[in-house]
Amino acid sequence: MKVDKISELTTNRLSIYLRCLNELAAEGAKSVSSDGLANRFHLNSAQIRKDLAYFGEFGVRGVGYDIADLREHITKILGLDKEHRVGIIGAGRLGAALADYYGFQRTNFKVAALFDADKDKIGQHFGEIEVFDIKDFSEVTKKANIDVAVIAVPAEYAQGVLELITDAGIKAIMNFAPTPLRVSGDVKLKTVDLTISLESLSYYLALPSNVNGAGLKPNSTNRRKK
Amino acid sequence: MKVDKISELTTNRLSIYLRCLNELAAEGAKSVSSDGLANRFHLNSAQIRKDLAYFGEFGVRGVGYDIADLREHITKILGLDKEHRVGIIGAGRLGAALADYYGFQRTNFKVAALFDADKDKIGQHFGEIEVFDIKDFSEVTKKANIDVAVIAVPAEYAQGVLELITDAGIKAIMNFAPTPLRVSGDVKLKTVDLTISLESLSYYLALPSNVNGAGLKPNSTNRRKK
DNA sequence: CGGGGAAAGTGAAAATGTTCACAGAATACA
DNA sequence: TGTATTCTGTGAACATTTTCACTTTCCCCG
Repeated sequence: MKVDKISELTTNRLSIYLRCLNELAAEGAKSVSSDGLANRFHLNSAQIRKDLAYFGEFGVRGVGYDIADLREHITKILGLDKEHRVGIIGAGRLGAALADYYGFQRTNFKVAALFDADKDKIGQHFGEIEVFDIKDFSEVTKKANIDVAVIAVPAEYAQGVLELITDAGIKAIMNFAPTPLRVSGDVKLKTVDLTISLESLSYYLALPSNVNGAGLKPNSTNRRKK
Repeated sequence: MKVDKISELTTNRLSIYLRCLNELAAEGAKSVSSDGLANRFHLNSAQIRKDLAYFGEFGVRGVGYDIADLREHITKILGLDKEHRVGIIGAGRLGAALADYYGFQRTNFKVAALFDADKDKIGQHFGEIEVFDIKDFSEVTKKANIDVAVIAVPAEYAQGVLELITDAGIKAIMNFAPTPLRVSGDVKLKTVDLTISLESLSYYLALPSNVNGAGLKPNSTNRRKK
């Protein structure tokens, strides 16, 4: 009901709810209760209701949510009813994999162009998608109506590329370079940092020996710095 | 100091601190204070101190942290001093890009094998890395000492692949399929869901029109379900 | 060798996020 | 039409995370 400042945790969950609803719809279900959703997909029913209630009263008491109806609402809330056009900077393996990534289409994102500085790559095509000179970024962006940029370059170039992107007026950026970038004000930056995820796994694997002792005394170790 | 149950948010930040320290070390700095780190990398100094304090007293009051020393501690805490061996399931574009991903090496992860069900792909090589038949997963895993699995298959196969992985005794899994998977007990699963990130960007781009009204009245819309 | 200053470590407070539990709206059915 | 039932929407309780602000420790320098 209050659309003051919605937490990103909430909007992330909306994505999940949408997927769940798609699955139910595919099975032919017409309506579902928050409890039904929660049990089926291991979610919390109170949280579902609360998340949805931020945006309106989509349910019917005593009955639940109409699936088609709710799908439509969430789609609209997430802005998935309008196509977004994506430019990927970096035509290496990652950029190529992303250009090919089915998740983009599925979510109404259309990869419109790749960009690179490497003369050998410029002009090449990945499927339908052409690789342009990064120097022409601003120009191509305008022509192709690109509104989302993806950074898929090595970490050391990321900050420079970021500035190029914001200078071109792009407001939504996804970053795959494992480096924290700073953006100003009204630009939304999402960093997907595989390194952090990997190191989180590593921490978990290392746990038994870390928990207490075994080569890592918490106290009375290094007093003076060398 | 208390290593009872460390939040994943904390360990994720350790990864970040480590990168920051690497950068400082590369510049030749010898020591740094929590304030220094915080200002340089836009972090919060109290949080840095608290995060580190969970694991020991690594700093010196009045002085700060010795960079080499702290790097070593965090490396050990995250288990990055020991090599991990990775098996990637799915030798499509994503799998290939990951096999090639520099971040793995950088973090002391070694991609040891790819797996696929496609006869055409089995036996192929990506650089050094061979593609094995998914049927031989358990066997190859043991021989190659693989302790981390990466799921890079389409969503509909993910759950099946997951079971294969856990049956083989792997305890740390990274999932790129855009579907929520359930694991039992002592297995650590990290899902990297690009779709959610994309939709979060989309939400941001849609915001101005969502915030109030403009085609989305929060109230008094659909009472009866159709 | 003792006082001043700087920065770590840490309880307590504030902010944020999740879960509970219940009032009330809507349906279904006698 | 009345009553039982169901399930939403939502304050309040609870839990977690972040930030503040203070105490303690240690170094530096005279």
